[in-house]
Amino acid sequence: MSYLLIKSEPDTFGIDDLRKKKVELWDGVRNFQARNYMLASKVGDLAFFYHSNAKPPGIAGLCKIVEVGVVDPTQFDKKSHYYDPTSPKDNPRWLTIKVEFVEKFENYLSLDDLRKTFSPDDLIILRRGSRLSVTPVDNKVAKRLLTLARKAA
DNA sequence: GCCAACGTTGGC
DNA sequence: GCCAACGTTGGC
Repeated sequence: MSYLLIKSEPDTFGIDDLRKKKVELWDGVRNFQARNYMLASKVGDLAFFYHSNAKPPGIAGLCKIVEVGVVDPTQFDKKSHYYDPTSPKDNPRWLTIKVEFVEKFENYLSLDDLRKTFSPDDLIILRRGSRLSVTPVDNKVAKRLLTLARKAA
């Protein structure tokens, strides 16, 4: 069992949207490193759902990876913002995951909170200039995050 | 294979 | 809306 952290803008798709839809194809990731982290995950792994460009930004909940290596259909959709004309149809470049809602955290873990508790070594998103939309989270760090998120306020 | 220009991300 | 940081592109 391992953990990821995936970012999304709540204005576009937030934890409440995921709760409503239950399962979502994580499309639109157009960064090789982020893609590789997704492909390295396994069905049953968990992912922290991070709200970027939010007020304040932070971790809002948890979801579970229910499928790995799904072809992202938006790469072939000319009308999509994520259309990639250079991706070969017979060997799609952008493979992604499907995630399922698990929980919305009792305590929203704001970026400020995260900085107080964790170091940039613990969490990639705390590193200077880090923009990766999918990052791995160390198991021990993940456990601490879950404790913080579920502890009564 | 270098690197300048450009586009994007995302916190503030 | 600004801008630092970073990835990608394309000329050479």
